Amino acid sequence: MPNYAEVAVDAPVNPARTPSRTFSYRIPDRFRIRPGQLVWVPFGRRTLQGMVMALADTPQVAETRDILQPVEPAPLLDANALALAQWLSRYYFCPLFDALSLFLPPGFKAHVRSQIRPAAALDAAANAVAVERLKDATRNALQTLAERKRLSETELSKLLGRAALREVNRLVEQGLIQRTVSLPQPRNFRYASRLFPAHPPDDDDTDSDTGPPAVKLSPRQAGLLQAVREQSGGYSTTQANKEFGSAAGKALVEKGLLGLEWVRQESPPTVPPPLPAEWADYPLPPAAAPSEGEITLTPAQADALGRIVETLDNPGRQTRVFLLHGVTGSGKTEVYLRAIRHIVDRGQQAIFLVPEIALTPQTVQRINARFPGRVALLHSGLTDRQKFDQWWKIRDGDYSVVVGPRSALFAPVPNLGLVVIDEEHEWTYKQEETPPFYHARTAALELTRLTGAAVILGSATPDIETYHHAQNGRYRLLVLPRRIRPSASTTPPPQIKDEPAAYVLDRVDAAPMPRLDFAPSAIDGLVHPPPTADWLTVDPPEAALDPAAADADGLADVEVCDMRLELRQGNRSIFSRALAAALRETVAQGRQAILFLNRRGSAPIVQCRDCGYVVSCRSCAVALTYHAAESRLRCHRCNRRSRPPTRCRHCGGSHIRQLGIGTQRVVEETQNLLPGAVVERWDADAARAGTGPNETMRRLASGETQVLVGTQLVAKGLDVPNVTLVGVVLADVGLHRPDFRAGERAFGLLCQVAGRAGRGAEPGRVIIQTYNPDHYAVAAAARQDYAALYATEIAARHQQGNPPFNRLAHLLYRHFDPTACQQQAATAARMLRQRIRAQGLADLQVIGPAPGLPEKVRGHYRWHIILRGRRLHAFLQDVELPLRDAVIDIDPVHLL
DNA sequence: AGCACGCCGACT
DNA sequence: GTCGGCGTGCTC
Repeated sequence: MPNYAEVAVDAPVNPARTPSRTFSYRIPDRFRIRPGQLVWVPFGRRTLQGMVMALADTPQVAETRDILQPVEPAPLLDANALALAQWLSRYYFCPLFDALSLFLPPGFKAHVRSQIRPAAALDAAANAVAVERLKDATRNALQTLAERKRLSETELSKLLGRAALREVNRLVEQGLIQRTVSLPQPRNFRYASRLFPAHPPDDDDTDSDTGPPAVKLSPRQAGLLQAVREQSGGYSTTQANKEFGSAAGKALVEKGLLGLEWVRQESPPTVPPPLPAEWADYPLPPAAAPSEGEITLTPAQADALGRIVETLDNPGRQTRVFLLHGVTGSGKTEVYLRAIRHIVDRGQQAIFLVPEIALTPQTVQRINARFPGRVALLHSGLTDRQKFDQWWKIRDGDYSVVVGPRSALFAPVPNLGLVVIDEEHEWTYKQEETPPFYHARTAALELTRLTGAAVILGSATPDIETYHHAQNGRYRLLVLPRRIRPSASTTPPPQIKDEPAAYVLDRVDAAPMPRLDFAPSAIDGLVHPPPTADWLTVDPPEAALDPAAADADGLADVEVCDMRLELRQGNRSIFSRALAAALRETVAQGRQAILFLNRRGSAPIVQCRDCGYVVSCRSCAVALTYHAAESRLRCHRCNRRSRPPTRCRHCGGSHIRQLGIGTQRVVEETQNLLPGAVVERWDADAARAGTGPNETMRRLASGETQVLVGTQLVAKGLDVPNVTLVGVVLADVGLHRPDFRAGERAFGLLCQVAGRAGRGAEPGRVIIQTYNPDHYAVAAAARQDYAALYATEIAARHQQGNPPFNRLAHLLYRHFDPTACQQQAATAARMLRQRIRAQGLADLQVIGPAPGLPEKVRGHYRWHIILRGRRLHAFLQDVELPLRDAVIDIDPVHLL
């Protein structure tokens, strides 16, 4: 039996060098420790939690310390979880314990609690001198401590002010205060705590004057003590709290008269987990979910399912990742459900990821209806207790399907068979707030490699990178080309072409790279359309969605409205004549309209209103942003600065303006246009102001609101049959965010917005206003033509050396001092460039440093560097990354 | 995180 | 000469 454990400690070990470092601890004979167990270990002066990653016969170092105690008697994580955490830590350069935390049930992570009490010496006259010499703040703090008898160390530290910890330690050394450290029990609802009479303390304490004085008990304490002594087998703390108050039990435990033990609860109480609050006022009742027998698959669905099932049944099959590409209503969900059924029938479980659970009630209802009582729904509205119960029930195999946001990927399913990622292009799958900055899709791929489970990625507008991998065989492309309608059977969908016979997993990496030209170049000029390199042949997407067929299936009619023309003809309003007329008509007919404003994350960009030209960087192919303070344009990629032009570089016109309209302005103008109409605003500001989405949704669903003006929020999840008009007030803002994914993003958003119109029997109408009607993303969105978008986009990515042809890493420096921030970033960039030169790595670039956008967040200035290259990860693992005051984001989705 | 080691300014 | 500032690095 190995005597040592390799432990991932909950300490910020330098992630740049050794992200998944473990420490060796000896396992005391009295414990049986296995990998996956959470343990308390001594680390330096502190006591921390750690995860046992592996057992070992020999430690890494000669001198080891002992594991103090397991947090739980049995392992919490299985081998797959440990392996995936290790992988995440190495891939995303985050401390191993941070990665492990993703997998832990709520209430387990904890830190030692340190309590401070006045030592007996504090009162002694001998110490009067010592007390006299203390700083005022310290003396006052001790005074408070004397009055309150007990403080947590954090409370005392607050009283002490600066350098509190030093001071506390000094006081402990001087014997003025006493520190007791306790290992907190996990907030473990599976266990009940019980009180027992304590053993009488050993009589080895001869120093009588420091010993506790004769114990005085309050009536409640005395009562409780009596009760506990009279009952054998322990006294439930819940009951004790009820009868004697929680203070009594605590006091008795602290006085050493009672002991506390944790007893496994036989049957965890089952509380039916609530549904997300957002669903309460959802306009539509749950769709009547037809059962499996009532649905006949279309040939396309049957074909897709057949290929998935074949892979599920054939563990040796190399390509276990599918991209299911089909417009809304083409029947993706039914394919997911049948695939899940297949693995559930043989006793496995599925994980079903959705971008935002609050906005996808229909999908969840359908899953729930198909697997009644077997679906665990994870969402942010659950309390810790509920999450905890779900965690254990999932682990016990009580559920067949786990539905939730990206974090649901880490649910402890015992035998994973399938991961479904619905709307895989959504960026909510990337974690951006707290490390690890993982992408659920990337993590799912690794999980698949570990478990052999299959993955289905589904989307109407796949991520360009995903589609590229499907094109070259890394994933298998499955297409559902048409909307399903009752009449669908009369027009059979086109046959899907045979897939290539063989797949090579690493074809992307093995493909020869064209030389990339990064000199200031042809990119100058119009940002749109991205230059198509004619020497690069882009295969037309195989079995692509046919826009004509989609059109015939009753998708909304999309018009693009050229705002340059409106201006030329004297219309200075924010509404084109077409949109104004359509709004009047819609409201007059008693129908509803949504006006969509693409504004979030928008930067102040400068555009010519005569021709639509957006002033962009000569070397970076991104739009410049206007900085009012210095009256200069600035590139947030390369930091180049320039004067705003007075005349358009493209057409010579002089109508060069900063772009952007607020929701407020749109509401006002709508009211002017439609006097008396009920116009409501729904954006992040309004949401914060208190008009919650429930109320907004309810008013829209009831028909009360005639025109809803909103930002990104309205693009998703609103399904109101009476909404027949959707207007995109100005598509340009989103088109020209200084980010190479702006086009893709705008396309997806416009398609989604267009989908909001005509959900009912009436055909919908969509009007997109823009100064750039020829922009490829607008044009493609108007035709709902993913193939066209992809062809243009992938060519641009290739030409500019962006993903999927290169990999990216984003280094963000943050510092309260602007100069220090810039200097750190500059030093880092210099160092990285030097290393790249030294290693002769021609294909790696360091872009920047440049100021972040926004430049300052919560008092911290931001500078960033982008690293780009095909073999980027090998390089990153090699160098010691300069991560002081910085964070690194691997495969970033936002570059600002 | 917390502490130790280490190298430069204002004091007994 | 020393006390102590916080930069840097380590904790099995």
